[in-house]
Amino acid sequence: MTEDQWVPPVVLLAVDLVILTLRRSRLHVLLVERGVEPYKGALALPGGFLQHAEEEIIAAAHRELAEEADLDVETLRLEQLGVYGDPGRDPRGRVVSVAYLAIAPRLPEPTAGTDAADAGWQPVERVLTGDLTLAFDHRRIITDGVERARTKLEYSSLATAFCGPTFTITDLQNVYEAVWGIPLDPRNFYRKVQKTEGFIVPAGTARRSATGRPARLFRAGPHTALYPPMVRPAESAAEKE
Amino acid sequence: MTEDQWVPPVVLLAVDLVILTLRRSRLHVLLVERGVEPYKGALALPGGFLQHAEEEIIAAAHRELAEEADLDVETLRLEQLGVYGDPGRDPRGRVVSVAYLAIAPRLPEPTAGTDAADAGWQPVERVLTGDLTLAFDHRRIITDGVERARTKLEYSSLATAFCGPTFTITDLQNVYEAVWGIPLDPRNFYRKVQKTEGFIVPAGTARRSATGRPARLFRAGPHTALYPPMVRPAESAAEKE
DNA sequence: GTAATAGTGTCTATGAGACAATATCCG
DNA sequence: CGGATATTGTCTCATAGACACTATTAC
Repeated sequence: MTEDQWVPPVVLLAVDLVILTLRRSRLHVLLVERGVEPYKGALALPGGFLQHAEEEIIAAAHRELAEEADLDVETLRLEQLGVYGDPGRDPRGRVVSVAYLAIAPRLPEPTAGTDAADAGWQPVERVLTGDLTLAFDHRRIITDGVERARTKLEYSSLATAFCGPTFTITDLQNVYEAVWGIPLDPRNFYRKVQKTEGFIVPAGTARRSATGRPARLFRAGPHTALYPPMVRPAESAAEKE
Repeated sequence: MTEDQWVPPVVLLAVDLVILTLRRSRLHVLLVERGVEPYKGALALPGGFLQHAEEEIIAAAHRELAEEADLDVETLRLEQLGVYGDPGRDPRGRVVSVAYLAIAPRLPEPTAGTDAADAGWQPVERVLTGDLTLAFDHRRIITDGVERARTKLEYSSLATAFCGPTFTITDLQNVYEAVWGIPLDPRNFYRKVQKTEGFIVPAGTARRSATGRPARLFRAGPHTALYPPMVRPAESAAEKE
């Protein structure tokens, strides 16, 4: 792949984590306050450099997840989102970052990590509207991550990852409504979800509720790919390539 | 993101190209014969290292496309497929490769490039079955690329990229049949494609044909996202997460 | 009982899929 | 005309979406 004398340039490899969760029926993303330059004090995605030359990229992602966000590595599935490597995206030099997407159920506030002065969940809406300013190109990474989550809700069982081990159908509907940003009909949603092969399976019988009829509980089913898929109304799927 | 004394490891950044096309109604991928070690003489995806520290990754992909495959940069849209960076995937050291996917219409045999002893289109089937042995982890990259193409056919207008500037509906059907690997009903396909908003638009009237009624010609329509999507029968979409 | 949420039944419009029938070219 | 491919029509079944209705809890 190369000539005789020429040697290829080297780059620094980093990982960034887009961790989404639902809080008060709204989509939130985990951000940390940077404790070091560059962008010291600014909000950023959890992440960091590869630790040593033999570390697997996905392992680095899991490590940062534990270090910076104190989240349980076991319960979060990480999915590769993409590579962000424009020259100039990081003033320290040529840094190429591999972004991962993870979905978390409702969790306690994560504790601040080693080199993060603060950490917390922020509403995704504030990021997308530009209300919050983020370090590096992290706003774009989050935009891509949210878009990925939106489409994955359609044909995969991702939505159950937002919920705890057991959940009601209404819980699941709240996930779809929050991520897609549109209301859904509870009656049709109820039947659609139950008819989708392997999506959810009954777990236990009834459940406490302050008011109204107690709902049945379900667990995530065996299938990760949904067939038929959940379909998002046309208007809500308005985007380009 | 780092301690005081510690410095992060560096990696070599490469790009690899999965270029798919249709030849004789079968899906083919562009491979080159490696002219240098490692894996000298083996088949591999076109690709190579970043040329200099300021080169954009996508620019490197376009450059390799021109250098190694002599394909027109303008007509091929490249889509990021993923990152492949396992330690040990390349004996030269820690090489992280960004894979891109491109779809090409029927094209003349590409010429051999600078450091490729030979280049040519190979049936994807031979790669997937393991009939052909490839360098590095390129078999996996191709597997991922083909799977991406299969799903993108459903909800994007990608299929038109396999065709020339104008095409018949039968041409388009051949694309779907080759990539999905299943036969489709011509009558239903015809109406489905025409009913899908912005997918194809009429271009010119009739066309030469050795036999049978001449078909109408079409061009790619304005939409890149298809709504409603083309749906792949359940059996052909059998995969896991 | 009322309020509130969970779950069921039913109707209608639309679309997928099967497949017969017709159209338009070549020779 | 016959052969071949393109295009249209029609029928049937499944499903999305709208929405009335019933069920089960707390008070």
